[in-house]
Amino acid sequence: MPEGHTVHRLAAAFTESFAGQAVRTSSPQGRFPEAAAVDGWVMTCAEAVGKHLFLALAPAADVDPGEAPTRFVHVHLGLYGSWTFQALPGAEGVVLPHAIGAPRVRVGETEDPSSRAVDLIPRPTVRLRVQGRSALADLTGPTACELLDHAGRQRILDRLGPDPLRGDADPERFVHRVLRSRTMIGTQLMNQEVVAGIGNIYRAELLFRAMLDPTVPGRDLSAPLVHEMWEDLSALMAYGARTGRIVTTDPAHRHLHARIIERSRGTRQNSDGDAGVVPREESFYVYHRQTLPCRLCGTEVRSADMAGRTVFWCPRCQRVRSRRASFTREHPAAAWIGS
DNA sequence: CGGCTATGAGTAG
DNA sequence: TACTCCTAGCCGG
Repeated sequence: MPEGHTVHRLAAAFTESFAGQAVRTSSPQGRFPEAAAVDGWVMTCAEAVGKHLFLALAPAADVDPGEAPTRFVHVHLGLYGSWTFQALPGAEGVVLPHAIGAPRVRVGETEDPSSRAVDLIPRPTVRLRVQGRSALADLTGPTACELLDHAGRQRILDRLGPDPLRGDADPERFVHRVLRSRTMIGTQLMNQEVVAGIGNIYRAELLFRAMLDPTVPGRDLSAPLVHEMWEDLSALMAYGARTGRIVTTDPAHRHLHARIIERSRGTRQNSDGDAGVVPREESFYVYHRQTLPCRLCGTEVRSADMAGRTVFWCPRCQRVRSRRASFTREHPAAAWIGS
């Protein structure tokens, strides 16, 4: 259940663990038979674009490159997909063990060395296993796992808006796209053609920080405001990519109304469990906080279905006419998001 | 055990 | 808008 920051972390993990190596690829589950076609190829690159992951594979050195050009394993985790990394036996000191994606027991938490060998037998649901010199990665539950050539990869990129986590992103594409449509801003932010990488959490939180009613038509917004939203989102997602956790609350707001015990179901994040992390119940303004008081005004946070997904918002802070345009200027993410 | 839920997205109508 | 697909944890009976 990743948003874009998670996929960028995945690309980094693949680069760290497999780049430059010949890898074994297989489909224990059998539903990705194309894995056999690139088995033993060299992973030359791992790249994230929005929520899409591309693993570039080049033929082994003893194969004529002319007849076997680079292929891309394209993975989209969807709602349930997950990658689980493991260090191979004998590869002590390899730093990578974690699961990224849907909630999973973190590999490496099992102390018993004998149980590790058991892990080497893939679970029957593993769609794709990638194995390198010192690590392996198992993929389960993806919404997409396919082998593409350059053209196939390009077709996917052509349908994606700018990705705030990529240096080559053009914010103006986002701004103009939002402004030219009557579609509600809450719907537009979930459209990957408008901006690539936002999911349901960043949508809800970005709208709160912009003090925007989710139902406002995009074309009713001002260009400077939409530009501000891009800058805000870029900082928030950079924090997410660095830490593995989505945190959108200004430190000054984290404890407001916090005496209310938040027993809403856990939103499992993908951090490495570092000390000093912002607790989940302080991380969001509105996501999964329906029926709880707004951190700023105390009004009950609401939730509703919007184009098939649940949107969360504060009906007072995010009223159309009471927008405080200066919120992200008064509480810039850059102030508490280091580097 | 069954039912529900979840940070997603494509397709049909 | 409604249905479809994918997986696993959790909760109630």
